[in-house]
Amino acid sequence: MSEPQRVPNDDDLRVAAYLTRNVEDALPAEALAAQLARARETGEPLRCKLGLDPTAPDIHLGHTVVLQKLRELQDAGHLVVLLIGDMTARVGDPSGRDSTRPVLDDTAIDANAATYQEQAFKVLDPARVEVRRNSEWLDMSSADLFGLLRTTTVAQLLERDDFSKRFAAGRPITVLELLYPIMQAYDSVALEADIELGGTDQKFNLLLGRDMQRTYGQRQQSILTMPILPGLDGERKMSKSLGNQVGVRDAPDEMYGKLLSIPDAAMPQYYDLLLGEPMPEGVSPRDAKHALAHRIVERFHDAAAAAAASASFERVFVAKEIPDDIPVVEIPAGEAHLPAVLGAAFGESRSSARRLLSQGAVKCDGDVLPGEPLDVPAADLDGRVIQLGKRRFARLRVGS
RNA sequence: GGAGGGAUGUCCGAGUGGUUAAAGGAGACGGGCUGUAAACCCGUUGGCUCUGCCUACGCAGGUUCGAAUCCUGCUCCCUCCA
Repeated sequence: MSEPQRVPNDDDLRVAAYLTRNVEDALPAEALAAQLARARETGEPLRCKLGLDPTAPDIHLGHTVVLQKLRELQDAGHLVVLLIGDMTARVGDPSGRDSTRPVLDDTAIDANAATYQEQAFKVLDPARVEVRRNSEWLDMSSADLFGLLRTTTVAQLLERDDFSKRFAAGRPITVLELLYPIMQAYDSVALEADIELGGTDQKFNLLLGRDMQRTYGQRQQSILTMPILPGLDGERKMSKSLGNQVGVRDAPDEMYGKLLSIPDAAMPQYYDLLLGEPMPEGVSPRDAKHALAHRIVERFHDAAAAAAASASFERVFVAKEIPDDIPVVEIPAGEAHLPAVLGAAFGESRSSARRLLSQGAVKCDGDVLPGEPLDVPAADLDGRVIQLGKRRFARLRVGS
């Protein structure tokens, strides 16, 4: 609050400039340099907060944009406070168009929280992380809750863009949704955060954290918002529910293949946000994309996996050969019903398997299977590789 | 509490008694082209024991030879009034 404003030296300014590259907003202006100065003078690392709702088991590349920035803060000597929003996940965030988001039970939340942590550590330095859960303080008494809710007005909340739009359009906004920013803001109070990070879509919530800290008589955090990484479609934000994500736990081949399928137009963003450097100029888009895929696989797996994924890609999609690591599916002996086989191997319904067969989408050892007959002796399929479309493979084996 | 409007397939959205598994679009999938890019072209897109059968237009009943379409009740959403 009213503590003396520190004067940044050249070093602070240099670090601040480095840390804010790629950042969409660093607010308030100049705050970061002053905070760095304070940390340098007091020897106390800055507490850098990131909140994650453990609503799905996987972290994807979109999350890593923010994690990467946190890593840079760690490397500058600061502390990451990873907040697992177990309380908020338990209540179920109804925002967005998917109003039927399931409420998770404790077991699922714990499991997700554990995998989040593990996956986040692929980017973060575990030695400089404090992991907390907001059920530690949000599970409060009604009296405390009412006290918290008194700090913020409806008008303040309606300043948030999506709220005001929905309100104006007469679309529903639940009270719970209105409470979310308040709870998130209070997390900053509980954690005594110095900096909070998030995507640009989090700007309002992050700023509310500042207001809340002031209300509670605390030093105010600064905020850093990171651009949103587009998903594989190149259009919408990367998110699990849109199915356009690359998970950090995706297998190397899958990760490599997915990355090559992004539209060219999205490449500069992928370079900037994931690799932290501009897309090379004068390189063919094709080569630039392979380089991108290679480096990202290398980062989340290792060099050998990246080389293997690259080689495998060449083999399968350029030379049209068969990948070496494919699942084996057992089929019963006797007559094999092809739609059933495809169902077992690829999870297609039998009806859609029939359609795919009639469209010539299914190959057996490289030869297109005709739409007829649907039943063949299982022995004829034993040990063969069945392929659906361009990228789904399975080796068949007759069970005993 | 009152008045009015609405609920259709993954999503958006037509359809107001009879080939309607339900127009159109998006998305997705498959094929072609290609760099698993974009653009473009073609096809598919509820399920199944598949020339047929079953299930489907918020839920439950009813009218009718026949309903997503008409009636009754219920649930949920929206708007305005109190």
